[in-house]
Amino acid sequence: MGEAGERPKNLPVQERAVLTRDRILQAATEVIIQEGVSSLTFDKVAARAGVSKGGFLYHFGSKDALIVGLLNQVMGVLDGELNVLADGIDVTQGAFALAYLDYVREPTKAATDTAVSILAAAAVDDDLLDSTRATFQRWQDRLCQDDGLDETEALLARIVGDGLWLIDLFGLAPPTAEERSKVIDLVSNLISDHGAARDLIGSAE
Amino acid sequence: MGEAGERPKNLPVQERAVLTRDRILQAATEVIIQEGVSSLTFDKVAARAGVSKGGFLYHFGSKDALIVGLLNQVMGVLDGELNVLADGIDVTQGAFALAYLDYVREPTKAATDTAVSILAAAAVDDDLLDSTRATFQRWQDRLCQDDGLDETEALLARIVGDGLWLIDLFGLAPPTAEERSKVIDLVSNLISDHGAARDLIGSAE
DNA sequence: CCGACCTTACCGTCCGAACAGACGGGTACC
DNA sequence: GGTACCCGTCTGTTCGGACGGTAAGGTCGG
Repeated sequence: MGEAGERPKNLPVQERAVLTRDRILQAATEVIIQEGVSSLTFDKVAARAGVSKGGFLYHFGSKDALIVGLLNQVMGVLDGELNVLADGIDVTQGAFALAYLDYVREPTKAATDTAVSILAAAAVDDDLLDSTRATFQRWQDRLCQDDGLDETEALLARIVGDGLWLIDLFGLAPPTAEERSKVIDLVSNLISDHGAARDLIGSAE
Repeated sequence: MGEAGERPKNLPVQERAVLTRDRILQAATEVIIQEGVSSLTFDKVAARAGVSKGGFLYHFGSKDALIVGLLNQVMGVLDGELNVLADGIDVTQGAFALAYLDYVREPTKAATDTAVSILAAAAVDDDLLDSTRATFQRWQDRLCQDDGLDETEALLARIVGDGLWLIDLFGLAPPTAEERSKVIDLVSNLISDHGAARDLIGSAE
């Protein structure tokens, strides 16, 4: 288990700093995943990151700061990956919704990291999730407004997408890769061809 | 804050016991909801339940025991309410799925209590969720097997249902009552006449 | 007088946080 | 080029307090 032991000594000051910071963040997510939220302590994270407790506290002065750093990092990654995925989908509308669904086709590292970070934040202090909530609201806005999708279908896409990684987070009878793909296809088709979907709910156009 | 203060003195022994136990459980959920998971301590719960710390520990010998008791209570209630709701729906098949969706049309106390209990369990020790996971698996089995529903549609119903209360739990841009009702109607209709849903074009009835 | 139920008092541990420096590269000045 | 100094980075230690859990005793119905 010497994976996090050696620390580079001879590096420019700034680079060493940013590396240490990232190592701490990764160590924190590893601790949560492997040992649970209740084991997310300064000592555990510092030890796993190969840094002293004081060194840890230099980068994150409090537990709240650690959670915030975790959320910023992981939400940024997720937002970026969603964007490139949406750019790669060539449809007239609903690209972001399709990307949102496609992203959870199977559990990815970014999705898992995000999930456990949100869990940790909720466990430590609910208010830490405020900026995360704002990001989800932006995603929701983009799903229906920016993407020109029917409001209900846009919401359905997000509920299914979020539902899947949340089910994974708690392990509440998570579906197999095959099953989730079928569900995602079902919803994706519903969105792509939404003239038919409008008839199904019987709402006026 | 005298809401939990007075405690009945002159009652049969067993009744007093079960009352205290229930008061403790309710106090625990209240603490989680109002002060967060990190505030779920012996002292806080005992104080809110109007019982001494020792008295609390008589009923729940450890924090794990408290979480387990919380989960059992709340999952039992939820399971019962789902059953009566499903019995009240008169369709040839998919009654449980429709009930599962109808249940999250707006956030209920039972759903909220369950959510926060699961959150607390995940925060304290992941293994405590094992029996809860089994219950969710039973629900999933009933959704497709016992209910004679298409597997994919059954899974969709559960993902949407679970997705909604999980979104509520973390407050991740939760939809309004109107919006969620529309989504639930959309999925419900999809399920009700799934012959039409399969080719997405046929209009209902 | 017994057992269920509850109380007060207490203990050891762990954890978040503060702190006083050490190290070492960059920079300025001679 | 040497030397002195500064500051970003990091170390090891210490501390106060909260928290989970124990112990021992008391009350009351049966």
